[in-house]
Amino acid sequence: MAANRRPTLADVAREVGVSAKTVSRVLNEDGYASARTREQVLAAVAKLGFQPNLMARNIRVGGPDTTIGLVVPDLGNPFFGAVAGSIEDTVRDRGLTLLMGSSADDPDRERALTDKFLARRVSILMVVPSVGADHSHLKAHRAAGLPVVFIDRPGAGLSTDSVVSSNRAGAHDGVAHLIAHGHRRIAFIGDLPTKLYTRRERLAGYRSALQEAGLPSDRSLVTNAHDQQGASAVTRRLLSLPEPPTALFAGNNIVALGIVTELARSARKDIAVVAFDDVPLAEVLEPALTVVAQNPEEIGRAAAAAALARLDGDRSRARTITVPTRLIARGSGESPAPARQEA
Amino acid sequence: MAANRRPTLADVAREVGVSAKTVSRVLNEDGYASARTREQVLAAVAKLGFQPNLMARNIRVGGPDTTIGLVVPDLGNPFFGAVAGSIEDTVRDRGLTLLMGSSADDPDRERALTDKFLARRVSILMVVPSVGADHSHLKAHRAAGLPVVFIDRPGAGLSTDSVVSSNRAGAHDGVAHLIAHGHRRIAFIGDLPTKLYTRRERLAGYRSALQEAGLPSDRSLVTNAHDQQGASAVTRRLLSLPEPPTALFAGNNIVALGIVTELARSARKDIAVVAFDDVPLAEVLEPALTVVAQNPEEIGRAAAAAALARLDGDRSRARTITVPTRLIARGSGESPAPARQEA
DNA sequence: TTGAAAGCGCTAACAT
DNA sequence: ATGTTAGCGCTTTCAA
Repeated sequence: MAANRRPTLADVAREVGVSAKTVSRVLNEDGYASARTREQVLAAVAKLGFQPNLMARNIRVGGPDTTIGLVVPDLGNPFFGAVAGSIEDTVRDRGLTLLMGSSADDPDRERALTDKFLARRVSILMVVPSVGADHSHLKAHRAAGLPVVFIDRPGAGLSTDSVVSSNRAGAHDGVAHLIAHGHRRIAFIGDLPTKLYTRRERLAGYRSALQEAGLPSDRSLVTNAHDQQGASAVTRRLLSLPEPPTALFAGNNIVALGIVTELARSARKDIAVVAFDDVPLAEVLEPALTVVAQNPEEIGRAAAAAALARLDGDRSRARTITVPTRLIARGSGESPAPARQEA
Repeated sequence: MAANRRPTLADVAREVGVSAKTVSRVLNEDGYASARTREQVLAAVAKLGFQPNLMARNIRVGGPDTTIGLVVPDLGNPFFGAVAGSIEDTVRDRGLTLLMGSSADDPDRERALTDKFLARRVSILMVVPSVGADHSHLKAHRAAGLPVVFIDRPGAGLSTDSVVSSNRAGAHDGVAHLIAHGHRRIAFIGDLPTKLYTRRERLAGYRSALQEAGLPSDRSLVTNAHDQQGASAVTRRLLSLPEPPTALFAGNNIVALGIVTELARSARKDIAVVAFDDVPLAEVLEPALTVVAQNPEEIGRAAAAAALARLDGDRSRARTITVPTRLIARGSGESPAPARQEA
């Protein structure tokens, strides 16, 4: 009783007294079958609890499997969860299913996952590339018709479709917002590692906003953190500088949590904050948190749409789709007008 | 150039001038192969970019596929994201990969997903069951050795392992905390639909805490909401009651967001709140939000461990694993001591 | 140490 | 309207 074989097409055929092919025809609604046979087959299928073996089918049909391989840094990060949900929504009626794994931003783990997905002959491969990962090994697959899409960051060594946020423009807008409200010493707390694409782009936006306003760029105000605790520590350090910043720009949602937590702990409501990426309860904070919101749903949708178009024969050259961010001013970027700094 | 066939074992064999079986042996390190052949084979594999077709392999070997099918209500919900991440961590060195899909709490979508997963011959099936879904169709698979685990809620029509939070005890503790701080009119805002297991359990905990304290249970204080906006509206309605509650108990994280948002909007810091499930920034709110924290990592770990044990031959009877919750008192459940209600 | 043949569960291509 | 044969890419079984 333990591990009895699952019934096969042949079992169903034997039960009814027809050939395997007839059962196949009925189940796939391919070709003709008499009403009587159809009924009998369906009855036998139900009786035996038969479920066609999709792997066997795929092998015979020869096409790719009806799965999408998706590699993200962290399954628990709500941003990537939202992206994944949106991809699923977009591909559901094509019958595609998500095969997911997390890389922890480790190139080796990323490679292991993509190799596994390729061995499964996924229909589409989507990757949030890790820093240091090389993707030239995917060239042949792409050439053979496998749609490959990079999400959130461009990949290295392979020219293919990618979908990213408007990191630079978004960060620029956020910092410009702070400048417009009188801030002149604005610190940047970015992602780690510093080579991360998103960090570099957002930092570039920060710098361009300062430059545009004719403000000096103080290297001691450009910092990094890779988790919430780290961001809190950096915040503390920045505020104890001889000439502390009057405003902080958070390079991502995790950093934002660390900043906000630290400011609350030290009761510093006089420090302005703008964060890249929205966080829950932002509007409830005091002051409410101003953010440069990303659009994970649209990122997922765009990535899926691009991949499906490739699957449908789109042979145009690789595109980079930039999904706009949106500045949501809630207060924390305005209050208070900083006192004039003394030199 | 577009869709040229991926190389097969036979292609590699032809390239080297050996039989397919020899190549297979080298790649699977099964049986003997001369150093020379091994080298040649490996070289040809690299040259052709050969990757064994896992589906074909599985079909021949006959065993289940190295995937875990996981059905959750919503890929974007961080709670389920954390559970999924924890499952992945636990099964990674067994070489298992996650096949994921969201049901939107719709029994039909849930069934479609589980059927698909079964057709793929997943090694393990894990489901967060939707209200109204029946799982008796899984009996045969379970009997045939497929580990099935229900997560967050028990399933219907099938006795199998399940992993849930200590919903009843947790809710009891949260409400008792409010009572201990002087509250006597405490409202419950639960999940929807009202048949949802988690809502029923948490409501039972709420009721038992009231009973234990000799407090009357006022039906007008037991309410529901199924999204953040709904929870805000319910909060508004409760506070405009002739005899409004002095404290609110949130039945889940989404409801908590709605309550907190509405209280902030109406500047009602006099209302105490305890929420089931933790939310980011809870400690930064004013007052900081007291919660009954769940442990999604442990839920995922326990679910995966139970399933792996079954895979390894554990034939003991179905267990329900209850993962403890933890009351984290941060302030919102204490302040202020309510004024004595006037009859 | 290697190979040939058979077969996993299914369907394409041709029968009939 | 149904059946037969062959074969997808791989591994098992047996032989050499």
